[in-house]
Formats: sequence, C-alpha cells, structure tokens
Amino acid sequence: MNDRWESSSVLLTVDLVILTLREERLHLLLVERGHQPHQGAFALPGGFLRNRSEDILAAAARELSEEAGLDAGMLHLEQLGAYGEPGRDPRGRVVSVAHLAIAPRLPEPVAGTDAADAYWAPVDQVLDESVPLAFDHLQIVTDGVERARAKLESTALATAFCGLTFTLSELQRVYEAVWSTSLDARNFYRKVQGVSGFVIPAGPTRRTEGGRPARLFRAGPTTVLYPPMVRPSRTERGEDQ
Amino acid sequence: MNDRWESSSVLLTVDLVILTLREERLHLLLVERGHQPHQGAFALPGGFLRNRSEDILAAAARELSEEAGLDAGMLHLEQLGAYGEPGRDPRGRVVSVAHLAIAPRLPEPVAGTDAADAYWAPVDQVLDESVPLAFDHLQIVTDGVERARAKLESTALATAFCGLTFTLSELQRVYEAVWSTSLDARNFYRKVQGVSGFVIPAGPTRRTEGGRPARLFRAGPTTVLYPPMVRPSRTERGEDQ
DNA sequence: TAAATAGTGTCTGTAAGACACTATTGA
DNA sequence: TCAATAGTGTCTTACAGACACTATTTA
Repeated sequence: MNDRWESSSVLLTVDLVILTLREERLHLLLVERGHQPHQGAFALPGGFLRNRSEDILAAAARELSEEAGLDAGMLHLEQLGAYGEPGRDPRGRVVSVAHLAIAPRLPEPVAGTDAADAYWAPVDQVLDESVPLAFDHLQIVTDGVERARAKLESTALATAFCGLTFTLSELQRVYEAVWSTSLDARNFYRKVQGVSGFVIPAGPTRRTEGGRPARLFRAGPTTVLYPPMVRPSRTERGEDQ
Repeated sequence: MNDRWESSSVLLTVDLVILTLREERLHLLLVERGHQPHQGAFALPGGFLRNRSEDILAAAARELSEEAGLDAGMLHLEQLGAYGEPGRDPRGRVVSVAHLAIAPRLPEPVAGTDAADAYWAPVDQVLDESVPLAFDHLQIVTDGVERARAKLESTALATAFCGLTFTLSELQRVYEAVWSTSLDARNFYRKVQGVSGFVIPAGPTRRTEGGRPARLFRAGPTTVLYPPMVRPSRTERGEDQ
C-alpha cells in the first residue's frame, strides 16, 4: 500500500496566463527563464508550491504578486486546469495547475524574482509560434485565451480589462482585441445597454479624445450576461470531422 | 532549493463523475468506501496514480474500467479541473484531478475493486445533499453536472447518452433529464432538425412504443452545434449580487 | 468649416416559444 | 372508436447585423 503512496507523488506547480491590453492588442506576461531546464527560453510565470499546506489558488495569487507585481484579490483569477503529461518537465513528474488572470492596463514591465526578465508579448505572436514557449506552455496559453474569449460572451469579465470607469468604445476595444474581430460600434452600443446591470453610468462626466466626449460607465452588479454577447465568426455553420 | 522540491510534492489522485440516464433521470456512479478515511461513506470512484509515469487522463480511463467496468475510448471523458484544498484529505496533501465521463444506459450496478459497493445515485439526491458525499466530492459533482449541462447546449454530447440509434423523443428526454426541465416536443423536433449534422436518419426504420412509431436517428458528424440548443430558465433576466 | 468620435433609429432575417393541427400506431 | 405518441405549420416576439442619420467636440 505504501508503494502506491510513493508512486503517486508528484511535484506541483502553478502557472499563470496573465492577460492584459496594451495598445489595443491582447498581451500576455512571459518570463525569460533564469534556470535550467529551458534556461533562456520564454515561459509562463509560475512556480512550485511553497509548502505542503499552501492552497493552490493562494499559490497562484502569490506568484501573481511575486512575478508580476500584481495584487490578486483586485483582479480576476480562476483555475484553467491541470497539465501533467509525464514527459512535460525533464526534472521529473511535475503537474502544473494553470490559472487565468485578467488585468487592466499595467504600470509597465515587471521584474520577476527568479526570472531573468519579464515582458509583455502580443498573444498573436505566441499563438502563431513566432514566440516559442518552454514546456507545454503553448497549449496552456491556447486554452487560457479560448477561456477568456468564451467568458467574454457570457460574463462581465470584459470590464476587468478596463479601469474603474470606461467609455463604451473602450469596452468595445476590449472585445475586439480579445476576440480579434471588429464590431459595429452602433450595434455594440445598443447591445451593451440592453444587458441589464452590465454597465452603469458613472456620473454625467465625460472625457475628451478627439471627437464628441463619451459618457463614462463603470461595471454593474451583473456577472452573468443576459442576453449574452455572442462572438461573430459563428456566421458559417459549424461543421467538423 | 531542495526544500522546495520536497515541500511542493503532493499525492495525486483522479476522481470520476460518471453520468448516465436511468429511468429518465440523471444518475451518478458512487462507491461505498471500503477503507479509511470516510470508510462506509459514499464517494466518487477514483484512486491514486498507479506510477510516476502514468498519464492523468490514462489513469482516469483506467479507473473508469476498474471501478465501473466501462471501456473508455468508447465514451466521452474530459478533465474537469484540479481540487487540492489543503484540508480536503486527512491522509495528507492530496490533489485530485477530477474528470467527467458520460455513458449510455449501462448493464447494471458494477462491483468495484477496493470499494465495498457501487451504485447509481440520482443526481438530484446528491445535489440536495440527501445523499452525503465524502471529501469535497459534492463540489466536484456540482461542477461536473454544470459542465455537462453547458456542453449539452453547444455540443452534440447529448448523443453520448443514447445508444447507437435513437428517436428524437429519446434525445429530448436526455436534455430534459440533464437540464431537469421540460421541453416542447414540437419545437425540440424542429430545432434539432435545424442543426446541420447533429443527427442523421438511420434507415427508414422505426420502433414501436405505444403510439405512432418514431424515426430512428444516429449521431451526425457535427460536434459543435450551430445554432446552439439553449437552455430555458434563462427567461428571467440574470441578476446577482 | 471639416474631421472625428458618440449616440439613436429603422429595417430585415433568423430563431425561440406557444400552440393548433395532421399522421400513424395499438387497444 | 379512443388514447397515445410522432411530426408539421403558423403566429408572435426578440434579437443580431446592416446601415442612415443626428449630436457634440477639436482643429
């Protein structure tokens, strides 16, 4: 019986897919690895559980703070899943619990602790493999981005990319960047307003930018959108296999 | 540095939420635990990783076969997520990767290996806690059922509950059981037919049952439904907080 | 004034839900 | 024949997408 105890023990890490918007494009925080294996390669921020009683989500929040200087608790953080293919890490049997974090525009590049360097990479360039990642992190990023895209449809997650107050065009640019589509501003406007509790006016205030000043809004109490904001691209009938 | 290696090592298990339909209601496979902890209590089938090189999904498939006598590979099996709260298992730091499995009607109760007994429990009675579960398995079941409900909307998963061929009323009863709602048969009929590639006629055959014989269908090539089959209950505007 | 962005209204097609009606079996 | 289940048609309402139009700012 004790064999089984020994044989089923694995090393546990947390990895983070931290998404934000920079210059209207979706970006992802990557670190340049300071140690072996994959030294010098880019990877997701993350690390081993600190001790045997550390909660997994808490460990993710800790790494978020250590490696990205971000205060969890203020931003969206959720589990993506476990990635534990036997060969994924040459150090042994390492199972990683990946998490998705969404942050509004950030102060700037953040120096990691045991990372050589950290920078914001455009998600496109990661997904098309022009920025190669260590381990199975490309798969994790793919899953994380898809999760974010899907959650934008049915939840108010998009407001997590914005500051405390925002204009509806800013919110629209969030949807456009994450989905990488373009939307009709007028239909978007009408639709967002039609979802009760999604956004609420934040004062009669306004803000200049070139044309007519836009009304400001802040996130409303609703977390589940009804009706949902559906992605386009579904236009063609979905077929496969 | 080696402290960290030691301190981040955990025991890994897989747990299974195995759903099927019995007497038009959604059922879940539970085992009566044969050992401590929680001896005698009901729990999800599952167990420790067999060895350090066993793949997690493969371990889930193995447990599916060992504890339920089901051949994975024939049925739907996907990861739900990792459950690893520090206090969840008195034996130490145990992290479980939960999986969802969907099976058509099964031969009958299945005797487990290291389980005292196994039986099909109505999901309602588990969710309302009239059948209490060991560990954090209620949470896992809740997540698994919600995942199944959501997947019925956007994928052809419902056909996995049916046999090779089925009538549209049978398919409707799947939706009604999993969603625990009732649907208008006529609208359901029209809608399913409108999703291209969801179901395809299986011969001009028919099958008796009391009234007019129904046409038989089998699962089509489509895995992603367009348009999706949306759940009712969303009728009221979704608010919270 | 023109250029630019914000915001409103209107039309059209598609799909959801309600429900009347016809069809085909067994008893 | 009646009861029961299968399958079709039709109406109303809601919403997505296209797009004309008005409003309010800076240059």
